[in-house]
Amino acid sequence: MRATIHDVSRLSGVSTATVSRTFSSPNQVREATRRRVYEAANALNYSPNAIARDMVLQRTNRIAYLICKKQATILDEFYAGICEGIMRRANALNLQLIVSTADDWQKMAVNAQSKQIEGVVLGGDADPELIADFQARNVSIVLVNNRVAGVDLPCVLADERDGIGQAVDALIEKGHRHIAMLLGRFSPYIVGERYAGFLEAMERHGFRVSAADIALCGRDVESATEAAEKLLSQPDRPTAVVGGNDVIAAGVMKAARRLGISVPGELSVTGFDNSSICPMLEPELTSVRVDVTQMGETCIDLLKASMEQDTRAARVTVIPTRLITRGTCQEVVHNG
Amino acid sequence: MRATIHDVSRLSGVSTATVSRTFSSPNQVREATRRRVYEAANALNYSPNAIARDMVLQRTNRIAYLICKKQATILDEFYAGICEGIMRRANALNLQLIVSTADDWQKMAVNAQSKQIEGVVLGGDADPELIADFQARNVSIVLVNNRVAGVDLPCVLADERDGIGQAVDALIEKGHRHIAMLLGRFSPYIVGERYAGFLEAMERHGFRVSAADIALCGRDVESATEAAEKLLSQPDRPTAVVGGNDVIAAGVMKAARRLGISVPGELSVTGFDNSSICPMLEPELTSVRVDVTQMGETCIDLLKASMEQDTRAARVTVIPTRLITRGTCQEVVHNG
DNA sequence: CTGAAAGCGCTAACAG
DNA sequence: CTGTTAGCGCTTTCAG
Repeated sequence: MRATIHDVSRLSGVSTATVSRTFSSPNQVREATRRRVYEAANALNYSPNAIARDMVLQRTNRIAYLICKKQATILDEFYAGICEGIMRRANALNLQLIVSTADDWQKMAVNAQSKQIEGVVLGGDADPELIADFQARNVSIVLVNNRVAGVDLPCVLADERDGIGQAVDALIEKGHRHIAMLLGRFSPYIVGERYAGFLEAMERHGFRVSAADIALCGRDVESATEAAEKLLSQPDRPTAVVGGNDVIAAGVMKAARRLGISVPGELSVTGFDNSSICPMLEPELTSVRVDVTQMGETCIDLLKASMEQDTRAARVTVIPTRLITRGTCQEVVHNG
Repeated sequence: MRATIHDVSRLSGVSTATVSRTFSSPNQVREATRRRVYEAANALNYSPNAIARDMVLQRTNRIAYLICKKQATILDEFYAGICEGIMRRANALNLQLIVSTADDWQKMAVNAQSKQIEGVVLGGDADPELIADFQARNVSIVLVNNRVAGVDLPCVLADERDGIGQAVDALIEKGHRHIAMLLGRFSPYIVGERYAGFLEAMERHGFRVSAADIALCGRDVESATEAAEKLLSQPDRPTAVVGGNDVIAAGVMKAARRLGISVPGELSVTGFDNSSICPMLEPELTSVRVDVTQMGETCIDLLKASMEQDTRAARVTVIPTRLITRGTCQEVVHNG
């Protein structure tokens, strides 16, 4: 058995209260005593039982990161990046982090209550019922990469619209006039934002977008490639395609290559996420950078604030995005 | 405040003992009583406090996944995949999972003891001192993607050697005789295995490997591209390159393109991990598939067994690998 | 089948 | 500065 406070008390000849103080507020105990206690503790390989402490203190500093996605791969590069930011900040703030998928969300909230979880970060497309459940059980919530209509919750978002806007701006500046967009079937929130960002930017520049230049596909390269082939086989084909994310953009590049359309010579392409694949493609993919680590860290800051009822905390934090220009974008070549 | 067992006891008119039984061993209480208890519990929004339970039961079912890597990106695709497997299985077995990086491993073990963590999965290049620390504190350990000399611990490994062997076999079967290998600076264990796998396979086929055909580079594409350019600029250049992983292989492909060497026409390339980038490259990258999810799940199974002192459990589990053939490998073209 | 009582390991008044 | 005492919320003998 592990040594307890009583063992240390006995061996060091002080009361359990003093042992307790030695570990939680050392300055309240005389140096000599403290030393004796530490010695005994070392000899017994003792370290305080955090569970027992949590129980009497009635707070656990325990939080969870739930990823709400239905696909096979939950921890894709994007969510893994957020996870890292969360892990880091949680560690720094001494919060105990539990990471889980939210597929069995039916029991999730009850479970969270049982496990004394004080706050959750909900990543992605969180079910409204799940959210309501948590609220009913008084656990603090922060949403990331999502926004739920009608619910006023702290959330952390990337500036999707502005990111897409930057891509469109850059393309237009390079002389592109006929720009298409290929979107993957991501969460409703993300699709909505990126689409809106595209339309807004085009409108801002006074360009109309024809329905034929907006396409939707699955989230895998194959699906994107297929859709892109159609898009690029139109009689009047676009000179640039804004990809819904980097995977989609890679699909566009594959389609172009198959159709003998050179990138960036005849077609410019942009992606979104600035994921690790960008520099692996040839030419390298221009993409919108999202600081996922910062997003994760912000989640924890907001959560902590919310757990401490700190109402000054910003409700919605938008993390800026930035276009990273690489080889796939070029001045448009006007034929004729 | 959250409702406690006492509140339920009071409202339902039964003792706390009965309430407790109703939740932990329902069959020991008469149906009518049970019903009354459930009703009261519902009315009070009560659910048992797992912490209190753990405390009296003296076991927490709490485990941790520690990723031991020094780089910026801890949760790369490989470790994220393992993480998913771990999450899934842990969920299924009702183990509470804490995920963390092991950068501050000095306090890690003591922390684990405090937090009553009963087992850890150590991912990657775990520090021997960290391992010793955990052992001293009696926490079960499973190693994944690593093997530590002189320590007899359960571990889960991918069949690295055989994977590389399959790649080499396939290349040789396609007529390649001059095959080079470009390795990234991964953990010592991984580099060792993949290198050995390459040498063994070449030897098996009776080919000698010259020092000039083995190169080591960083773990990023840029570094790989640079190294590959050198490798491919040799007067007598190889007809195939085995990449240490997919990122390295992508670098080889970039280098080839820059040097005007066509893939797979003049150069075949293989990767390792079968990561999501494989189908995004053009041509698509042939790679060695590792079932990371299964690796993660196996970790948890071994850990559970170890926690229950089940000595029949296999100590070392090797997960098979398989070559996934895609566009980057082709029959060698003999000039002359 | 149910209840009373003891205690898991720790902390927090309250006295000294 | 240190000790005594009374719990935190739950489970589990041991009696009924």
